[in-house]
Amino acid sequence: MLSMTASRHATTSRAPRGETAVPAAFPGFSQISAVSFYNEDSVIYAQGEKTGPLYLVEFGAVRTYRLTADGRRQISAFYFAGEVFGFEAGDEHHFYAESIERSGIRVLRPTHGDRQADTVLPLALNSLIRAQEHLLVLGRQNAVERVAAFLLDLAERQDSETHVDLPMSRADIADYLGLTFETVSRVLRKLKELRLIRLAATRQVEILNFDGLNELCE
Amino acid sequence: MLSMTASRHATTSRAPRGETAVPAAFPGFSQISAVSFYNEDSVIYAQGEKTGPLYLVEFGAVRTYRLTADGRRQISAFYFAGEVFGFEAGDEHHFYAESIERSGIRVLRPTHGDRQADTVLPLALNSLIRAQEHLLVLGRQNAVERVAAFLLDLAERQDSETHVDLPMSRADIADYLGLTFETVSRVLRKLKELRLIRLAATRQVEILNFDGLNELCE
DNA sequence: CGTTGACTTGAAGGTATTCAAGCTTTGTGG
DNA sequence: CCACAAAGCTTGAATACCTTCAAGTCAACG
Repeated sequence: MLSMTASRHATTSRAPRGETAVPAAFPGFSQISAVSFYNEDSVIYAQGEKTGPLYLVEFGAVRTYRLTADGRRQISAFYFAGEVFGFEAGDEHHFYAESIERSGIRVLRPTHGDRQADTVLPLALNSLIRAQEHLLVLGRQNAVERVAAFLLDLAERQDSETHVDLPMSRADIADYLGLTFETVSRVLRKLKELRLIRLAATRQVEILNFDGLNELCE
Repeated sequence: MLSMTASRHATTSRAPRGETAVPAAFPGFSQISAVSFYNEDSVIYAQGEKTGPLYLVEFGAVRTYRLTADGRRQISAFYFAGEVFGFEAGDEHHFYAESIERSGIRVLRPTHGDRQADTVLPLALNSLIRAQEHLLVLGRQNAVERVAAFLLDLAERQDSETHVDLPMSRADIADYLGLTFETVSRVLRKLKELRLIRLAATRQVEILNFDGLNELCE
């Protein structure tokens, strides 16, 4: 269930010449780089592995997480197309990174003539902001507020006020929000009963009342 | 109670010549700098203020926190002597920073010939690690585990396996751990009854069984 | 078409919160 | 130096919220 034993199904492919340039500039990291494809629930890197490259999501979705000694999982972040992950302090990963669905990940390897700090610093600061925002959610908000905040966060990142795509399972959402998957399910039902959302499909949320949802987050 | 209205009681003093060198190197930030003194519960910076300098705790203790719209507070971190805070993404602070007790804070202003990223990046990555560790605590640990982890964290930072000094109130601890101050109080009593700690004074914890406390964190 | 995994739903139970009262410590003024 | 006030802390009882356990439904896939 925790995908700890997920085998690596990545197939690396060097992209054809014309498509290799990375959209944005990442000084200190290779601009021309391989894209790896990962199936659902594949390990991208594991806790304890050496750090080094950055990872740019071309398409798909990624979760990063830690485990407690007795196996409880805390997902620290989700990453979607266009977002970068993989920077950490020290030379070993403290987290696991896994694909949630079939994904394409561009591996940005550090180059020698380094300006890496210029690339990593804004990413790190942004992640820090997000992590601290998340601390507020986990520390001070109830289940309904957490789920509402999560949906709004996804809506914003998916650039839509009306429709949210959930590539991850209820269990993933639960492990991100510090809840159980049953509670996530119940809260979604409640939001549905409140006419704030509609579940077009299990993993397709339609936002019926954006402001109402927003008010729930306090 | 939230010290929102705490007035600024800082008295700035330029340190005498021989003592001005900052212990460690902070490239891109002024090495010779003023130390400000803050009384208990004084605002160092507020949410919305412009960012810029870094702050090095010379002595005392600092909390940084955010508030929800309805006034719930989440303390994101405590900072003690030798630790640096104040770096954030963007040009405005997302957090409040306040002294917990009478404190001396060295203000490190950015210099022009900048190598600031070299200084800020390791600090940011370290903070990110700490924040993500904290996410695991808030998301997946119960009250006893949270308090135990907190005591061990402080013990490590205070370089003692037997004695922990708590400069902050029970309410501060609660707002850091996502609990109520009553629960913090009850958990400390429980740890006392388990003979894992002793309360020499309200804010002086003696660790009687370090390993036992460690096991509680899972 | 049957099986598997993901999801939903219900009922019981547990943990932390809320509300309330009392205690301790600290600081201040008489 | 003592008395009092105020704030911080402790403790108890009732309650709320989320979890756990269990059963059942739905959807995807071979």
